[in-house]
Amino acid sequence: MNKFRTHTCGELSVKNNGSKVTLSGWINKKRDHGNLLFIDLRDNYGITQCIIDKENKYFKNLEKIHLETVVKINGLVSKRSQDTVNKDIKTGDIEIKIKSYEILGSCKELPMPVFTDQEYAEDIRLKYRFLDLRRKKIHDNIILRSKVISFIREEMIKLGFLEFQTPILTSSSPEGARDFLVPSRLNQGKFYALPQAPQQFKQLIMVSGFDKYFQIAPCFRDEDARADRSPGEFYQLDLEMSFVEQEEIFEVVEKLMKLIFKKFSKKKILYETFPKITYRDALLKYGTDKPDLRNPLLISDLTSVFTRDDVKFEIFKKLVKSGSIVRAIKTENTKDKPRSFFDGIDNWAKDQGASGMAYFSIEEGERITAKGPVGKFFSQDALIEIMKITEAKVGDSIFFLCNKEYEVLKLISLARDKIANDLNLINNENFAFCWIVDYPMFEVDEKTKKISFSHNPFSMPQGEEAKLDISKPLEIKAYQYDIVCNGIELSSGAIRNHKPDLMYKLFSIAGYSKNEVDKKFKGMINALSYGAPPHGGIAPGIDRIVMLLANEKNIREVTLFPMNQNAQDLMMDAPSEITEDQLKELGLKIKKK
RNA sequence: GGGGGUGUAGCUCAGUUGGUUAGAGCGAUCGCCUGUCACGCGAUAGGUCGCGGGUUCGAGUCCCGUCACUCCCGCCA
Repeated sequence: MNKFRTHTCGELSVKNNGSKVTLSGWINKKRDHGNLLFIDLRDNYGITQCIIDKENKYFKNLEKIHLETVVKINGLVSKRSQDTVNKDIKTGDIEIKIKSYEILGSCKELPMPVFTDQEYAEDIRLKYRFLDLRRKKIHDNIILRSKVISFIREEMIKLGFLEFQTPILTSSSPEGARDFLVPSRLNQGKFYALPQAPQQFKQLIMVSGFDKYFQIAPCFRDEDARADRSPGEFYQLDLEMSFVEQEEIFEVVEKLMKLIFKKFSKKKILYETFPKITYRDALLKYGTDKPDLRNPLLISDLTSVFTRDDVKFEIFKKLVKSGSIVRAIKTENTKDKPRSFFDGIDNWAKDQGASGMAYFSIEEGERITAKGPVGKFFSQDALIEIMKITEAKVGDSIFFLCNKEYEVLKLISLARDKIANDLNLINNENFAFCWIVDYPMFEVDEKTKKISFSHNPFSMPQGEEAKLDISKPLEIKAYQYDIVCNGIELSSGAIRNHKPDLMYKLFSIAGYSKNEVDKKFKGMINALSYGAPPHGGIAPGIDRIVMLLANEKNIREVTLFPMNQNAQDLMMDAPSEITEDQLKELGLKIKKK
């Protein structure tokens, strides 16, 4: 028999009435009635009420015991009387009459309460993460994460995938995010990089003939954090398949996502077949390539309207003449919304750094008119044209923005979310997945005006290789795709380019010579030259999947030991300084500021 | 790198127009209480009001700077 416990704190019931038991756990709560003391004992599995009175010689000592002390309690299971049953806990029908106890782990005065729903400052939570993790909500989130990962493993194996580990110490890659670097002792002056993703390795696994690979892969990127983006490290379900076309990857992932989300959430999946939206359409209709499809609002292009002579909105007309565009959001049946609704959105846009958001509502008296500060600038014919483009009816309102395309897209996608939230149009009880497809191979860099890869340079361009028109690079689409759920980008993937000659051609468009490509992607190009199978894959973000399932907005709520926004681990005190000897051994010198 | 928010007791927070000795709940300590489950009651301790400077007869409160945390932009193929 185990010397610490005969049962856990979550399993005793009236069936055990009268039996002698031993429980071990944390003191969750005490209720001291002077001559009678209740102790709620907690472990991973639940809470059991224990009781002792002054007749027992241990009473005085137990009265003094600190919350969160770890104790072993010996006692008798006792059925509670009808009026003292607690329906809120699994073991609420019984309690333990304490015979004796033993302290297994003492506890100092707590820096923060454990048993409370109160929110508290994140730096304290992170510093005392082991206490924070005892709290029910985050404890449950972490358990959920574990179960989701186990489930993914099982399903992937069922689907015939093999799980492999790839190196954590690898080489720095020139494209993409900033690398975390590790100095090499045996090769002084040289550095390893932690993988931003096992991208090249998984392709090499395909070249090695393993056919289907997956891994719950740690990925490291030295970029600034966001609420949904850990600084440093995160996890992907990395997968790759040989001899596949895009559709087969969609099939696998769609099936897997539906299984996961149905198993671990009660929320409804809005589209059983995930809609496929082209990158181009997504930018037009939603202003972003990660649209929240729970949001019914659509964006329209009204640029052409502002070239009409019967539109007198001169500020916008002038901007349009110099290359700006106008995009609009239609809201249905909102003409009678109070002025504060419209002003709220206008002011919000100003807070976002725009010059504001123009709007009017469409009314019909003897003729069609536009009500609102800028309504007078539009003729009836112009309004009818706007109604045609936006599919608006009388009673609807139009919000619009004018700026350079890049700026308009950034703001109007946010405005779409903002307006939908204000109108309470987003049902949080739904999951809306979609695929974004047909990403362009290249884009023009905003700053340098040079042509560069828009996503993954290893993606396969669409169409036949022979017909590829490299004189119009911006028109080349790639077999590149993203999966998005509720406006959150879960992953991106691609059919890879496994042909070295084609790769040289594409890299030359982005300004890389054959020599440079050979140098930077030596291992990859070399491998692809020895019989590479056509292959492709994707890598859904595990952390974000769990966030959606746990209904959390912050990735730290589903991460065991996260770092803070400045990429510091307050509990382990990382990063930390190292000794002179360590530096010397690595051939490094710290430059003092 | 830039912008917003926050910073008062161990924790969560209040603090009026700048005005006496900076308060409450939880936690801690001490006492009372035999059916609670956020037990109840009484008392005590606990404060560099993030830090530095300024304005003022007087600053938690106003101004300037700075630091920390957080959210966002940039960044994240």
